[in-house]
Amino acid sequence: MKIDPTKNADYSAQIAKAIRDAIIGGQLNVNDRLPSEAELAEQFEVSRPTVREALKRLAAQSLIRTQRGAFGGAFINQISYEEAHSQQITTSTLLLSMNDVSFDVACEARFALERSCAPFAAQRRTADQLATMRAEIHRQTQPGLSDEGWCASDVTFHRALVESAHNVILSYQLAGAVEAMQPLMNMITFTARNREKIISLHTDIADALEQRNQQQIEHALLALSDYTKNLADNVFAAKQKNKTDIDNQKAQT
Amino acid sequence: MKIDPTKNADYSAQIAKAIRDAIIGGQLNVNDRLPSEAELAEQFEVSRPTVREALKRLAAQSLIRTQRGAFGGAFINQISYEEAHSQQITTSTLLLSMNDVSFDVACEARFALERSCAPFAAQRRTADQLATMRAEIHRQTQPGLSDEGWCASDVTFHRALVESAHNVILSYQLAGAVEAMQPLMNMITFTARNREKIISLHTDIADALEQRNQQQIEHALLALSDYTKNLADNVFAAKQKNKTDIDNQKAQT
DNA sequence: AATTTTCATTTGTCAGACAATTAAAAGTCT
DNA sequence: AGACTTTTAATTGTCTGACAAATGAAAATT
Repeated sequence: MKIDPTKNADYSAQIAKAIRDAIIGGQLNVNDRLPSEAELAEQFEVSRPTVREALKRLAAQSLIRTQRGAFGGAFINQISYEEAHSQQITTSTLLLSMNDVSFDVACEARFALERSCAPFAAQRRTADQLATMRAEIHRQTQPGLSDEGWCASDVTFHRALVESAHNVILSYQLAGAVEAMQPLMNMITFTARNREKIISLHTDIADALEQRNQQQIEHALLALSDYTKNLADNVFAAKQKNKTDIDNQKAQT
Repeated sequence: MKIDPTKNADYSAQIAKAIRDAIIGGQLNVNDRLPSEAELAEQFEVSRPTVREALKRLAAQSLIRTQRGAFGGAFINQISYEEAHSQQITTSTLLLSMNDVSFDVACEARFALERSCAPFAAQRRTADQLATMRAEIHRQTQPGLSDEGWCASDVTFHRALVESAHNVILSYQLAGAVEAMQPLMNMITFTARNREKIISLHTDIADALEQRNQQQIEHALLALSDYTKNLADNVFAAKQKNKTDIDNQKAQT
């Protein structure tokens, strides 16, 4: 592993890339120990702070973990689903918030992805997951439930549906998509009437899952997608109108 | 923003988290400039190298970019689809390679996700994307095509299918899943007979897309998924048998 | 044999310094 | 006055050298 002093990138970025490539390429295996910072500094012919900055870059991506003390050092991390997951959610959330993706597009994607696990969920669902979904539906009917509580319950409900497909990769991908959508969903306030309709759709999904009826699951998810889109359109239209009114008032004064 | 000296985490990790939370929470907006490293060091009551390590962590996640010179500094980055994408692929690829996910599970997930864009692809596909897919099919029929060339063409083909759904979020999620699977797919050598069958299935997909027939697209994708799984099972079974034979030989000597 | 102490190694943090870069401000020339 | 050049101040990138804190191994002690 060498770095190119002519490249205009930072040394620390180059070093991080070199080590990252070695990990991805398989030259370094899980739980292998990297040379100490002092040794790396010598190898790459840079100072220790520069090496440290490179290592922090890798640590930020959970590629390595570090341990102090004798026989400590930097070790190649085995990326767990949880870590991969939280990273994906961070990225996706920022992507959505920073690129003004329309709610419709995000919503369409989210429910399309969720529908993709319908056939496996219908086949493989367990009583456990069904019970979780029923419990969340019940929670959603409580009149005192706050908006945050409602949204959290919604996430749990959909997560249980996804989990019932019993495919870790699908779970990882979908949970990321569902959670990345949350900030957008939280912008919607759900009236009692809205909640009633959504609960009815959730019940449809649970019923269909209980009967292992794939098509009915997909159908209910599609209905939920359409209803959510509609709801959001109204919310955003109202906000837009409100904003325009204020602007007009300002213009008059 | 403050850090807690009693926490056992590194200062640099805590500082990175504080800034990251401020970005995600919306206190810091795209293209805002962070205080200079010296100012941050003063604010957080740590030294500049420590601040720098925190900033490198954020840079590794593309949350900030830095610029040298007067009026330079660290700026909040607008995460692009491309960046988010490459990060996701890195994470997913490592996740797959480090957690010995079974090929079946990964394959099932990959094609399930791809099926989820079938309804939109059928509705919205353009002549452009169809032409790309036909062109790739044609390339796949060339007898001199290498295994790498075959796999690359396969990626382009499926990417065109995904793009034809015209939903940026779906594209982002699916392209990540498809590309993360590539290293696993590359472990399979495709015989002439395999290729012939796959080309026929690709043609089915393209035909169905041309006729905007959603169900036929899904059906062909399902067939492709099953065929790929089957192929992989045989390949891995052969490898396993080979390994066992060698082990037996060793045991005899 | 079990426990405690010492010790070498390694990461985490700091202070201070200088180089490289860069855009604004000041100066200079036509 | 306007175009061009030079200066300057701010800021990141890197280096040196140092010390603190943690930690497991080895040595010493009971």
